[in-house]
Amino acid sequence: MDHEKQREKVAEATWRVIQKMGLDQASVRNIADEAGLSVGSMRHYFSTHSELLFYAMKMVSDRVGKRIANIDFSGDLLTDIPLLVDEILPTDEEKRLEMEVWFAFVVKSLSDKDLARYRLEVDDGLRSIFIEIMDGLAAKNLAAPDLDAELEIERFYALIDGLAIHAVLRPEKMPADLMRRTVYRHLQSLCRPSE
Amino acid sequence: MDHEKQREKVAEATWRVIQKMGLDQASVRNIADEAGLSVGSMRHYFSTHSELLFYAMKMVSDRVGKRIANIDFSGDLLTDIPLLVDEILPTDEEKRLEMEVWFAFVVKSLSDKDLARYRLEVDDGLRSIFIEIMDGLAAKNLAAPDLDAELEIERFYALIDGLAIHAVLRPEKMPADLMRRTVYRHLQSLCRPSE
DNA sequence: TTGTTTTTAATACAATTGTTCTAAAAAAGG
DNA sequence: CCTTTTTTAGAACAATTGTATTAAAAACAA
Repeated sequence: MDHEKQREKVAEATWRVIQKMGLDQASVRNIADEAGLSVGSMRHYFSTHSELLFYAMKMVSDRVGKRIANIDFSGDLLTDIPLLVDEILPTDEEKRLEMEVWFAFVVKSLSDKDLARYRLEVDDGLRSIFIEIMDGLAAKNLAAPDLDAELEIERFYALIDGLAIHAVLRPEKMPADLMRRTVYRHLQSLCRPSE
Repeated sequence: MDHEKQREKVAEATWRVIQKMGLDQASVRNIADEAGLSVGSMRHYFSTHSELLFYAMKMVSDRVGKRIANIDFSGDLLTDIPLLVDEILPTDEEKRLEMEVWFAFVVKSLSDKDLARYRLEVDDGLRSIFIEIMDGLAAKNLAAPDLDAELEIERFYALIDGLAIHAVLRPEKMPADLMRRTVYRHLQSLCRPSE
């Protein structure tokens, strides 16, 4: 029996409980029910409740990281950036579940030191992506002149997080297509007029 | 004894508990302790726990709404929009507490029907502000030509929510000054070149 | 088969939850 | 000063929480 696979199944059950009932209802009993296990049995895979929650949180960013690592980049920034952003934004049901769970953990991280430390790590990693994007645009002479790079990094990053939140909170107002068009429009506002 | 004032004091204690310990630790006992009351005594102002939480959530948006209503607008859009946005964004400690509490309730609203209904109301009200902003820019002929109005509404709204979240999650990376400059830069990206 | 380990199940325990109830203290009105 | 109402305090309730314990069941090795 694959120990690690079982841990992932339990963590996925945790995600579903969080989506259906909220993080505060993600008790060991509710998760065990959702996973089809007994409480004592689940204990063999996670020895404490917080260890399970931490694992479930990390699995979110792991999944996103793996998707990004699997992108087949073209080399052209203006096509690659949308590819990249598309794997971060909740552009389908699976990613929306992830994002919803992530937000729950983010809020919990505001009063949980361990979760906060990990959230900072992920945030730094994400921010470095936007730093590289702006660096890339400048290096290839695509960026509009007189851009304040540090400001544009935060503006782009904030826009993406805002779109992600709105897609979770008002999915009917923020379909995948609108997210993509908004990203495209924003890119355009960062780049010098072409030709 | 002012009944309503006492309710606000209890709700403010609720905010502090949420900030210090998280929404899931905002139990009647913890809130009563923070407010300096007994459990039975608090019961005279809020008959149920959820009524108290709902009140504490509504108080956040009420405070924001009151601040906006008190703005002394100049009539010039390009000075008024920053004034307006400044009352929404967490540009000082007081507003950061509000925003932190608000996010906690927003996440809870994902698994609580009553909170979800109210959150939708607030969201619609907020979105209508950005609709008016874009309408105003177009009416005064300030907006750049060829703007997709509906897209720009969502882009601006998403940017503001993204800035707000970042100010809560990484206050040292998103000081008030950077938020204001980012808003200014975004406005510039919406407007036609001046003169 | 027999023996060993892994996995599952179920119960028990103390702590915390929202809520209810009872009564004392304080305030107000006559 | 007495009566009535409002406010406060604290104990008690059943339900739920994370965790520990115990033992049965299953899987596996020899």
